[in-house]
Amino acid sequence: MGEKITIRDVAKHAGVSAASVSYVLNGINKVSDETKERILTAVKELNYEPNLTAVSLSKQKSNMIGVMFPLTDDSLSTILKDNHYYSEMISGIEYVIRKHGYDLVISGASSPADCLKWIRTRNIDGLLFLGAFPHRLYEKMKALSNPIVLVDTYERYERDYHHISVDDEYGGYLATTHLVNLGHKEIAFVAHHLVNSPVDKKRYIGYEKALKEAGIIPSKTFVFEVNESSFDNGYNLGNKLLQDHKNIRAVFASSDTLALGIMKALQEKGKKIPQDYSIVGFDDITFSSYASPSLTTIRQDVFNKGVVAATSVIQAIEHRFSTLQHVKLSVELIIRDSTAKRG
Amino acid sequence: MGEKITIRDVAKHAGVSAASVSYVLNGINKVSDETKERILTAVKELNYEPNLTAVSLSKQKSNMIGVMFPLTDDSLSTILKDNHYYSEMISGIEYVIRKHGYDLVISGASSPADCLKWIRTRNIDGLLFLGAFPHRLYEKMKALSNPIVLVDTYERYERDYHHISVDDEYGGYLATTHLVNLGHKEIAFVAHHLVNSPVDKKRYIGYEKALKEAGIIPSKTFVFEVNESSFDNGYNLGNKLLQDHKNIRAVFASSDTLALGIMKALQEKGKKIPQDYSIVGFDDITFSSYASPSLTTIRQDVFNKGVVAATSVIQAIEHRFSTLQHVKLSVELIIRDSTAKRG
DNA sequence: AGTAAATAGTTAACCGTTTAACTGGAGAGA
DNA sequence: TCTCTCCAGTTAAACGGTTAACTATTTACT
Repeated sequence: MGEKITIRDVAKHAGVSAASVSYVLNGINKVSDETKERILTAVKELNYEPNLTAVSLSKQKSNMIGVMFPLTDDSLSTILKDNHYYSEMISGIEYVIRKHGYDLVISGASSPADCLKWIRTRNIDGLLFLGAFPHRLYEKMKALSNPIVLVDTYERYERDYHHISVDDEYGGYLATTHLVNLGHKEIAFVAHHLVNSPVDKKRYIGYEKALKEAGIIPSKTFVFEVNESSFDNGYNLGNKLLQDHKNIRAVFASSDTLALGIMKALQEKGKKIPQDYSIVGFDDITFSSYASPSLTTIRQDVFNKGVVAATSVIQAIEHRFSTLQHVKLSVELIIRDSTAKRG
Repeated sequence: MGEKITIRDVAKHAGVSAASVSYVLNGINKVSDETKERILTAVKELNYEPNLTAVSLSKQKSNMIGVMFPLTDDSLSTILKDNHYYSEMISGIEYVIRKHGYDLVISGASSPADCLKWIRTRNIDGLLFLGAFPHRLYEKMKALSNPIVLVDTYERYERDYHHISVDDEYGGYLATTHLVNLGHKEIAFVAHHLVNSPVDKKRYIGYEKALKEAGIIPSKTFVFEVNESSFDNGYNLGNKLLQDHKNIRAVFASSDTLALGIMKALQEKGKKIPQDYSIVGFDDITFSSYASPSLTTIRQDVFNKGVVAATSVIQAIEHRFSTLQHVKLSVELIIRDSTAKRG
């Protein structure tokens, strides 16, 4: 079945050499219009499709772009779970990549060594790193000549790689200022990990700045870390706040997921939102507008982030762009029903 | 930089032929222990990594598995949006695939022709189809020798392909029976599209069966279709119910996403859930337990579904068995706070 | 001792393209 | 007429592996 037809079959059928067929198919002007015509009809008649594996080997270019996720445990589940964020990003990336004739290969990074190996052995043309990885991975990656685009990661690597992010600091500032303007003073900041998550760190800086501007002295007793950005962690933290931190009346959570978990815990214990607590999230995932009450949050356009990241990597691959791209996308405060004037 | 070392470099360094190196690396017992040792140290010393593109070309096997999403419009966004479902599935698939040394290539299906082309030209070893595609795609796919696993799709193709699904019919039955047992008689069924979505059709059959068993005559006036399973569509439908179908007191929605959208609309108009309306969803996405009230739903283990699907395709590729696999995974009724006895 | 079989290698063709280098002929310029 | 360039092709060597077929020793068996 499926007698695979090769470029030589086409060549024979058109009465030329394989090279001529290749030249025509690659748009290299080395063949007369007349034979070009003959070759193209042969291609049509035989229904020829070039074998991309062979092309990859020959051209030393795979037309594949890799997407790396940080693996916290053995499967992607932990980070993808509850995370509409990544789906949306993948959508944006896939959209651009397909349009440009590339394929998208995804992988969770196991070890830095495996990761490097993967890129080299597969001839991956370019790479997108989504999120934060161990530092030594970034160090090792410098050895690669393939373009790499980092999405949401440590600023310290900006001079080595392309970098796409949103204005996390300003987002933190907007969220906090909103709460301050509503009269809140005891504002908790809840995030994943201030050291391991560069994004959270930036949001914290915005938070701190807003407080200072309002004459409030930031205190570590208002800062809470959880080990993963999930509903469950938010929920547990909500309960903790109720028990041990009764002075807190407002929460800025570094993700909507956390915010919604917190909200759930508070509501379960009979607290009214926004009357008793004001809550702000970050990301504007779809569910945030459908929660009760709907969640005030900082919106970022994640699909677009994926588009920009993918576009960058393709430009770098194709134009051999030498300059590094650093894009910082804007964010927006979306005021809904989870925040209100301090009672 | 990066002088790529080839198998011939290793051979030279170990004082043997390239073939011997290849035999050792492929575990073919054709080399003495002594030279094997020499070859392996040479591999280590030179830090040799086989070029997978070359391996693919030579072995006519890419070690890549493709995942196809149905494209409703031009980007994956529409189907991935609001759909924690696919993330979770991808997690399961990736988990298995990586463990077996395969890579995961994802693509939205544009045209059937493109899809076929993709598989052939890339030498994709096996394929996973997530969801329902145009019928002619399935017809065309039969021409391929590569194993294909369908997840959640038309039963009529079960004799041509491997097939993984959950017991949608029983899920529909469980959900509806639960509502019936609570005293409900006016139970709406809300789904994507009963013809285009085979999954929804099965759930409908379960719904119908439960009604009949309870002596309730199913009526088309209780069946509602939306053109996409999203929060927004649920929300709009919720408003429609309030306006035009005041007799309805219970809703079984074919996805949690729809259910939560409906719930939001009802709540916004001052309706109490579960006092005024009982609502059941399907899928048990994470949100469902964090919504207010938490959503009664039919749980399916999507991660596991991905695991099973990926395992099937790999087994088929590696010829562990030739018979088609048809797996139907179980579902479970999760009773939460969105359903109550009819008042 | 003579033949068969097993062992441990090597050689070279092959997978399906690309592309540098070569070829032969036509047209241009002196 | 002779060279030079251009044109329209072809040839063959890559790309980096795999593997069937072959060779040359040993070992085993009658």
